[in-house]
Amino acid sequence: MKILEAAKRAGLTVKTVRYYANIGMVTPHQDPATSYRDYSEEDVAKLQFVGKARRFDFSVEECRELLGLYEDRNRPSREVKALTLKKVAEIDSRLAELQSLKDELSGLASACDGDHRPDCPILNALSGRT
Amino acid sequence: MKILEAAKRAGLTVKTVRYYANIGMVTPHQDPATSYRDYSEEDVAKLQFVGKARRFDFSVEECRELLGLYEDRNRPSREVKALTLKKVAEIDSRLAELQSLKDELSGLASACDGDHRPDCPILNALSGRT
DNA sequence: TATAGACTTTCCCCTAAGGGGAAGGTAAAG
DNA sequence: CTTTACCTTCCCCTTAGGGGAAAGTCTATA
Repeated sequence: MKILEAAKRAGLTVKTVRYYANIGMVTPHQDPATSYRDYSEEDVAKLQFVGKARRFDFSVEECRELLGLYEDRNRPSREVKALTLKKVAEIDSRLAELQSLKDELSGLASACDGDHRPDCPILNALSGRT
Repeated sequence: MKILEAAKRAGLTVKTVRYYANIGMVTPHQDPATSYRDYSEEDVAKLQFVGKARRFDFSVEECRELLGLYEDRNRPSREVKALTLKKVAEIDSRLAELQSLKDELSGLASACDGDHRPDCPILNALSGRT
C-alpha cells in the first residue's frame, strides 16, 4: 500500500512515516522506477509498534532498540523489561521535579494579591529578594 | 564586568548569556572598538532573574514577558499572577500525563517476568496483541 | 485521450535553547 | 614580548518531525 494508507492505519502522519523511513527505522520497499514507497502489512505493524512506544514517551532511539528486540524472536524479555524500568525511573524523576516546581509556583501565586497594584511577591522572589 | 564574570554571578554559562544578548533579552553595553560586552550590576540582576524563571520552567519568551513586567514599576501584579497560574496549569496537565504513562508502563513491567525467555508482555502490548 | 485532482517524491528551511568548536582579536601577567 | 586567558563572530549540531515548493505519478472522468 502507499504511504498515506500506511500512515492512516498506524495513526501517524505521512511526514512521520517518511521520517521513519529516512532514519532507517521502518524501511518499506521502494519502487526504483517511480520511487514510490510500498508498505507491507508487516511494515504497518512496525509503524503501529513505534507509534505506541512513542506515545509511551520512548525516544526514537529507544524505539529503535525496542523494535530490534521485537523483531528478534529469541531476545530475552529481561532486556525489554530493563528498558521499560529505566523509562519508568526517568518519568519518576521528572514527576518529582515538576511537582516541586508546581509547589513553589503555587505558593508564590497564592501569596500574590493579583490586583492592580505593582507590588508582587512573585517578581520579588524571581529577583532574589526573599 | 566582562561576560564570564556576569555569567558566573548569574549561575549561567557564557553561551547562555551571549544567547540572551543575541535575542535581545539582556543587552549589555558593547564597546564598539573591541566589541566586548560590558555587564552592569543591573544586567546581572536581570540575568539572575531570567535564570530563576527558566528554572521555574518558564520558556524564554515567557521570561521576556516576566522581565518586561519586572522592569515596569507600574505593572499590575495581576498580570504576573496570571502568567504564573497559567504555568501552574501547564505543569499540572503534564503531571497527569506523565503519571498515567508511568502507571501503564509500571503495569506492563510488573507483568513481565524479565527472564531469559522471549515471551514478553511489554512487547505484546506494544505490538497490539492485547 | 486529455486533463484535473489526488497523491507521491526530494529538497530546503523552521522549531527551543543553547552546546561545541574554529578562527581570529584583545587583555593582563610574567 | 610572549604566553595564557578571555573575548568576538560564525557555523554546524541536537529532537522529532512540520510546512511548503517544485516536480513526477496515478486515477477518474469528460
